[in-house]
Amino acid sequence: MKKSLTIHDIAKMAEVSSATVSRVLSNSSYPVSPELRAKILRIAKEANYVPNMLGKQLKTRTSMTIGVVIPSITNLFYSSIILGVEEIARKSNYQVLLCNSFQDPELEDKAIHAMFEKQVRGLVISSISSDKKQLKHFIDMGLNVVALDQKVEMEDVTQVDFDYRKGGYIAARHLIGKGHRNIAYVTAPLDRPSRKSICEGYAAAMDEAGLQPSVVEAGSETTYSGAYEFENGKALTRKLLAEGGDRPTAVFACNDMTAFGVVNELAAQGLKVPDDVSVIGFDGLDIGQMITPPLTSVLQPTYEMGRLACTMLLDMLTGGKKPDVGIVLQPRLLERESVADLLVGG
Amino acid sequence: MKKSLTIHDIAKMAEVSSATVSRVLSNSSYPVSPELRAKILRIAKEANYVPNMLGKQLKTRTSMTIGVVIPSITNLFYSSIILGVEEIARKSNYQVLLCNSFQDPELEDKAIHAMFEKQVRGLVISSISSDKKQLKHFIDMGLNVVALDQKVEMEDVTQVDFDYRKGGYIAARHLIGKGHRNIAYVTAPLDRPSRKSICEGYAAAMDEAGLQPSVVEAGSETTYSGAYEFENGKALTRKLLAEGGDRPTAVFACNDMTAFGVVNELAAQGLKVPDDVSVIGFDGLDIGQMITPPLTSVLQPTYEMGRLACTMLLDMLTGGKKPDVGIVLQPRLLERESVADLLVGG
DNA sequence: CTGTTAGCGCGTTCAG
DNA sequence: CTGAACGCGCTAACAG
Repeated sequence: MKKSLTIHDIAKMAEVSSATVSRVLSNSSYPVSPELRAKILRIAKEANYVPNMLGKQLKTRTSMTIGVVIPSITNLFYSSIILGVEEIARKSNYQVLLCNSFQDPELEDKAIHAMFEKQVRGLVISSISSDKKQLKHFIDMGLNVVALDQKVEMEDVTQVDFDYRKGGYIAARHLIGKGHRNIAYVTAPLDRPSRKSICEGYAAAMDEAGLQPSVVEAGSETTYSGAYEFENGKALTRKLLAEGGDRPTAVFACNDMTAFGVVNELAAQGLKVPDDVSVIGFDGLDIGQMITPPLTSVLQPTYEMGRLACTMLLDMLTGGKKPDVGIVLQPRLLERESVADLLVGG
Repeated sequence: MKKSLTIHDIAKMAEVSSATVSRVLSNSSYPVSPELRAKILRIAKEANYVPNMLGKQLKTRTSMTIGVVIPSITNLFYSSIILGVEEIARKSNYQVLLCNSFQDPELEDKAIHAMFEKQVRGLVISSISSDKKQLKHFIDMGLNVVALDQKVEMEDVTQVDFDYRKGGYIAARHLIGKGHRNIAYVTAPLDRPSRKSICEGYAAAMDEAGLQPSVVEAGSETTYSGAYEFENGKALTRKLLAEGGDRPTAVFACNDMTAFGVVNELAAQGLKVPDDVSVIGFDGLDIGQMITPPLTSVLQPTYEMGRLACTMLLDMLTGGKKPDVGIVLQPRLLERESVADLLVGG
């Protein structure tokens, strides 16, 4: 990096002190005569002066950057969240330091550490780490944290939550309302609270209707990509169909990518959706309306979640006020065309 | 932010000078007695010392962060690239500052400016701005830049390029090889070099085979999301089918999301893919194999592009060597099931 | 209104 | 081998 101009350099050019230059160029409210101001502005512009934020940040102890840690950016669910975060951040002149944790607690911890060293003012995180000791320490040191997606059971962590249980309940209710009685739930490993909650909602709705829940769970996962979830959906469907007994009339998948796998495997086995088997997903990704048939799903407002999380974080940073209560976003059924109504013409 | 420990604080605790602490904690090659080293390390650990990188960066003039500027992270094409960039960066202890430009030159310029102020050591960029004055200036100041996806015609900008023309050619050749003669190309506005190149490749293959090219181009775009491209695909297909004359037996779309729209609109009009009309996309997104029928496409190795771009950037940073020649990645046909072979049973 | 001075936290001469 | 002193680029306190 070539040595670039400093305020001292342009102070010399303008024949003033560097303090005055600083006052002008950093829009200080401190009074400076209009003539000097104009002169300094002109010279700085002519010389293509670009301030070095490191100096400023070191002095002012504030960095105008926030960190975002999520499992994987290629997951449409998370990329949409990040888009929301980044947009809100940008509007307040913050920038985003991004890290993919790949569901690896060690990577997550390292990323948070590095971000803290770089003096990020806050963090938006979908944390997968079970050991929150480090995070707790940083929070005690003054780091502001907003958790998303994955619940962080810790005081001083503001939560943007989603009612997964109700989402699971809504999906199952929808299927039951359409006359389905044999409804299977296929899911990635139930090792995360969010997934457990969806499953509980599903089971509650089934119980309530006097139906027998039937859960097919995947073995523990290694990666965390859409392709993995898709394959998972296929594998779980094979398992489900191979089980013998009555074939379910509807399958509820723990997320949309998995649902795509279900639809695909069903088709591979000669079963039509929704004519032979209905499928419902979870997430409500845009891409769901682009497949055939368009996937009925439970909407999680990812973009808004991102925006909301970032807004809350910025509030904490500027106001210093910790929202005393977290927010729980509500699920909404996204009815498209992958669920058959068994009560019509049945 | 609560005031945190500095090297001076732990220097006092260890009853040594801050210089010694610095030497130990920053792994300097400077000799320090083993006893002191151990003592300092122990005390720093006990006190949960976390270095402030701003001080270090200011002093050493190097920041261990790179910037990435792309149109939109919710576009699977770019999120995959970023994943590659971030992974390589992380392995060299760099972090990534991310910005979505939304195809807005002004946002792009502002983001680059802010990143430069924050002393990023380099940039990976898919630039949409036509005015590269600012970028050129920063490069002259020592910023290292690797361009991706969108060609930046500028010396000192290393390019990770892709042979779009050949990709267009390959796709058209594939269709022709399968016996198609009436092949339409539907595309987003041809205002970007990459899109023009694909179209040229298509036209060249058609000419070569003595066929008449038929291009349907969209009006200028406003947003840049997958949903937009999908809708675009639908709209262009409607336009195509409404044109009268012979209906094409195959449609080539400028990217996969657009192809999804084409497939969807075809279905909406009662046309089956590939039985009635064949469709081929461009990008080779994973998601393409999850729809029905799986989309034949031209593969752009996005993840590898990201990895490669970041590797080249890091080489420039460490070695100071500017690769004297850019790289042109080659397209590859991804044959799936959305193209019918007209020569069999035809 | 303007300039001088003193750090922010760190790494790095240069003496000892 | 160790420490005192200086400076990275910038802002803030205090004089003038």
